[in-house]
Amino acid sequence: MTSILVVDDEPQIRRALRVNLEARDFRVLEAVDGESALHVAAEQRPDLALVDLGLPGISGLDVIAGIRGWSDLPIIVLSVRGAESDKIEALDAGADDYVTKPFGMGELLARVRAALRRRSPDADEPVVQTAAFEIDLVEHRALVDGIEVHLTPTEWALVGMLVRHPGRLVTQRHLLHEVWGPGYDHETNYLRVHLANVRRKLEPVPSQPRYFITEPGMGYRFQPDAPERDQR
Amino acid sequence: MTSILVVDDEPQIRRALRVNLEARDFRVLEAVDGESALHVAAEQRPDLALVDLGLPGISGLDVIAGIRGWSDLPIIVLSVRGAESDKIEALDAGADDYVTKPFGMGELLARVRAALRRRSPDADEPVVQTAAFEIDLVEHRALVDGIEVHLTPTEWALVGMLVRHPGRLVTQRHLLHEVWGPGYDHETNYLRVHLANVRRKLEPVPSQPRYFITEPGMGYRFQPDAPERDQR
DNA sequence: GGGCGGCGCCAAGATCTCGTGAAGACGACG
DNA sequence: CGTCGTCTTCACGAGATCTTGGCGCCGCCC
Repeated sequence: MTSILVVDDEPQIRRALRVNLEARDFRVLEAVDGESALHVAAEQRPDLALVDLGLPGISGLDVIAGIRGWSDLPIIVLSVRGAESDKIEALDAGADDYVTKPFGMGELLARVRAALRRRSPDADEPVVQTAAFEIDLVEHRALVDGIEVHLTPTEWALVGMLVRHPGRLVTQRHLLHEVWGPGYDHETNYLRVHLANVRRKLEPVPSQPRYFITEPGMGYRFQPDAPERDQR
Repeated sequence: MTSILVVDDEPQIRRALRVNLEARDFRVLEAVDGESALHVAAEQRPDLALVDLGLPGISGLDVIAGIRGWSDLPIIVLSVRGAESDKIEALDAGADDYVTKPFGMGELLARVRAALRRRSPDADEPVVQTAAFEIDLVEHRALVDGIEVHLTPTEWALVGMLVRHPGRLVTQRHLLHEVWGPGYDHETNYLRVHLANVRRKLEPVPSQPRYFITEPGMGYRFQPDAPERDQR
């Protein structure tokens, strides 16, 4: 599901946005200041961000610049300041759109749709490559030794969740929640079965997993084989 | 050089835009009405379009829809009408941004820069050719073995969506959204039926699709001929 | 050492999805 | 008013996918 990060220090604004966005079937993440905004953005990888300029602490402009450092995700600025210089500054900092408060919810949603529509070709982290296989999250392709391998929808969902956070542990609960939805928190069977299928298709030696590591009792982890010390 | 199409019936506006854009080293194309706008756009392939909504003859909305039929180029709407409904309509028709007149030139230029920045990297190739057929998205022509085949509007929309992103999986939801509009997310019936019709017309062996591949549970993919698949 | 919980693996059955044909609905046009 | 092209709707068989239950293994704790 498409997720949207809302960064604003006023609870009413956040609430209004959350209600309207969730009514359109978006998943809403929230942040109250710049610091947590950057953290949540890096952590959750939303598909779009709505950023207020008047934040306490780190300014909205810094948030934009911070996100642009590692992602192309669409950023729409919300601001009470309507001066042209403010708009130019924000847009040139990397924002995709600029809406002055107060704004019409309908218009904002239309701008969100427009921004998301354009997002497709340059989603972040397009291809993940290892010595054994290559996964293209944009085109939805998986190559093993150069030949294409077919993954089922569930397998894609699992692989995507893991591969999007290289090296990091993803808990069982989190996987179940994202792939099967709420209410499946204890169906760890599913994970075992489908992970086995994934491994059978991608791992060089399925019985001795090298890339899709299981952390007993916790969850699973995608272990890339190029030891880059860059841990984000 | 980056070229920008300006569509407006008022000479002063055109002149003002031309002067300012050329000062920033853009090449400026002009059109005074919808018809010539579509013609120039197809002919010259600008990198961005600034479109006035209040045009004589074909409306600005139709210009947007017409361009969107074969190209993803960024479109920024300029309009005296500031009502929210106007904005929503234009954005949902495919525009990327909406600026109400009168506007600050600095802001407009910043929005132009923002729109160009996020332009998709893969250049639009408006005619797609395979060993079996040839599709001209501009002229709305489809040739199979050299003879023309008729595609219905829905089929054009589907083929366009798929063919514009060669090799990439296009989600069912995405297709339904773009072709039938929001609210048809679960009508996968439509896709099955119309895809079958497309295949019957374009595929050499409709029962064994080679170009319009279905990814069960997820969507469809246009698979171009792979003359050589090197490992990049 | 024995019990126990978590994991990998398997395979049958249930379920979902796709392609297909065909019939009805709808609107444009003469 | 009839015709035609197009889109919608429905039902069915075939195949892919997911679920479910069971089995054995291993490590850990009592």
